[in-house]
Amino acid sequence: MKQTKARSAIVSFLEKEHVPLDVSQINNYLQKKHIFIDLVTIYRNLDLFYKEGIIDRLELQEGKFRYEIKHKTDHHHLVCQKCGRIEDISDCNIPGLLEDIKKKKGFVVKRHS
Amino acid sequence: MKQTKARSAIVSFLEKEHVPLDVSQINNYLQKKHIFIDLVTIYRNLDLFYKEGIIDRLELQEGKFRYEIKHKTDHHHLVCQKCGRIEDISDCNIPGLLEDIKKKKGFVVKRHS
DNA sequence: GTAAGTGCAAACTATTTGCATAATA
DNA sequence: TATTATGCAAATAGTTTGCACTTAC
Repeated sequence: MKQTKARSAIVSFLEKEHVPLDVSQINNYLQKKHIFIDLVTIYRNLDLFYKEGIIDRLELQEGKFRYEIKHKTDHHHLVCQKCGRIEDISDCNIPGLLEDIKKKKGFVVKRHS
Repeated sequence: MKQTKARSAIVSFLEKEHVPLDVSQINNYLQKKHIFIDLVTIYRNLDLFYKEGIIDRLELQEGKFRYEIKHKTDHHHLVCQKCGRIEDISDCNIPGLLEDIKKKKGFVVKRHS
C-alpha cells in the first residue's frame, strides 16, 4: 500500500476523532482543511483500509456506513436519539457470547455489529 | 390504518417467512404471486409498519434495510458468510446488559441492533 | 363522501465502475 | 520505469417525494 496525501489525511482524521464517521463528514473535514480529495478516492481508501483491517465499518440504522479506527478492545455504540452523540460501551462480555454461539448454533463468528 | 391488498400481502409474507427480508425479496415474491404492487407502496407500507411497531427494521452490513415481523422475544441474527443463511439467537441476556448501560452510561436504550 | 392509499415519474443519497492521467516507490 | 493511486464522468442501488387518481370505510 503506497503512502499518499489522501491516505494520510483520512487516517489521521479517523485517529483524531474517536467516533464513527460517515463519508460526508470526512469529506467536509478535508475541504475545511483545504485538502482536496475526490469523494471516490475517499470511498476507495475506506474500502481498502477496511479490507486491510485498519478500520471498522458499521451501520447505525441510518442507511449508510460509518468508519472508525479499529480499537484494541471490542466495543459497541450508544447513539443519543436527541443530539446524535455517539459513545462507546465495551463491557458486554462478547467473548463469552461468541463461545456460546459456537457451541449452541455452530456458527464461528468472524465479524459482528 | 386501512386494510388494503398491498398491506395484507406484505404482512402475510413477512409472517410466513421468519428471516429478515429486503425490499427486493418482498417485491419478487409478490410478482411471482401475481400481486402487482408498486415498489414505492412497499417502501411506504414498510415504513408505516415499522413506525407502528408491527415489524423490525435492521441492517446486516449490506448497505440496505431488512424487515421482519416483530418477535415476542428479543433476538439477534447469525448470517452465514458462505451461503447467506440467517438464523436467530435469543439467549444473550440483553435485559441485563441494558440495565447495566443505564447505570454505567446514563443511556436509556430505546432500540438496539 | 372523504380521508387515506396507490401508481407513476422524478428526485435524491450513498456507493461503485471505467478509463485516462498522475504520483509513489 | 513500473505499478498503483487519483480524478472525472457516468452508472447503479436503495430509498424518498410530489401529485393526480383510486379505494376503503
